[in-house]
Amino acid sequence: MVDRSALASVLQLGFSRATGPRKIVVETVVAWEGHFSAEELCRSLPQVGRATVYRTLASLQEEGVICRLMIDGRAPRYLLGGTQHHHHMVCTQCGAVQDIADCGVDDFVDTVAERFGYELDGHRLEIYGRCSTCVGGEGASS
Amino acid sequence: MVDRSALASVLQLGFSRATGPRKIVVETVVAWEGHFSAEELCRSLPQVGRATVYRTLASLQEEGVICRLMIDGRAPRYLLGGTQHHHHMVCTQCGAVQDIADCGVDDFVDTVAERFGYELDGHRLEIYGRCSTCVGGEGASS
DNA sequence: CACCAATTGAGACTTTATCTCAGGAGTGGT
DNA sequence: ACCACTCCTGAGATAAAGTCTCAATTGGTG
Ligand SMILES: [Zn+2]
Ligand SMILES: [Zn+2]
Ligand SMILES: [Zn+2]
Ligand SMILES: [Zn+2]
Repeated sequence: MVDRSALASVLQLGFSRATGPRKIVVETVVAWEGHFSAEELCRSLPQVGRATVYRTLASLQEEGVICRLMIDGRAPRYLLGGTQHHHHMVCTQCGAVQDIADCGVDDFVDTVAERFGYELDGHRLEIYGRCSTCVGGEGASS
Repeated sequence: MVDRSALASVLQLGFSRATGPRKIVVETVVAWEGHFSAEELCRSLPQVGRATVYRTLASLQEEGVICRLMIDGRAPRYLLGGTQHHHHMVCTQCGAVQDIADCGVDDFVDTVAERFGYELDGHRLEIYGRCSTCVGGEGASS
């Protein structure tokens, strides 16, 4: 669940002014269902320049309002709710994405970092599969 | 450790002919130390066309000879040894990459897939940190 | 309201990757 | 060794994704 009332406090996002174009971008992002690419956002906001869209997305990501999802060789996709550490379960067929709230792998990650003598920065885990809808739909047909 | 004698059997890579350009690409990839991007490979093989380099990389990846490493928003990097499932520990400072042979997270992954009712396809885990060399070097200086 | 620095955005440019198709080269048969 | 047949190659066009520039605009402040 995303706290839309946090929007106001987030509008300035490392800038010093709450401007019109940025409001439009932030409001669109907050209202967006599911994930989107930067270019998709640009296309749906022709009244806002591409540079501003990209700048705002970068800020939103730094502020933890959105998180970036890298799937295969495709363009990054963005998703509301990057505030706390989490992972994603992605449907390879329909593209649905579930947030996995509990990390579940931090012990293993710590162990590995220690084994290699690394000073840990972070980690990224993505799980791929087919969601129940996609599996069900296929099973029913043919 | 990569079995270079497997090279011969790999040269055809889903094609029906073992051609000169492909030999050059495969041999260069096998001899490469560390990871590389497609463009780096192109640059170091001006005698081979870009299309062929990309085609061969795609085949090598499908065959599991190399694995693709996505770091942040940068271009994919390739690395020998994708035959069996594994993960990577990446140094965010110098770019060094360690293979993590043991998966270590498959139980968690299974649990999550079951929880969401997904039919599992696979998963990707990358761990970021600074390697002992980078940490040591920094600690010693300034 | 005026001022001024912060911000915007059109468009050029860069990087990375895919596509096209005429010409070139590997293979198997003879 | 040669031919023929087909697959493969590569120069260059095109596409996709994102960054950069800088003149014009605008929000915030007093
Ligand atoms: Zn699905
Ligand atoms: Zn985690
Ligand atoms: Zn390092
Ligand atoms: Zn694994």
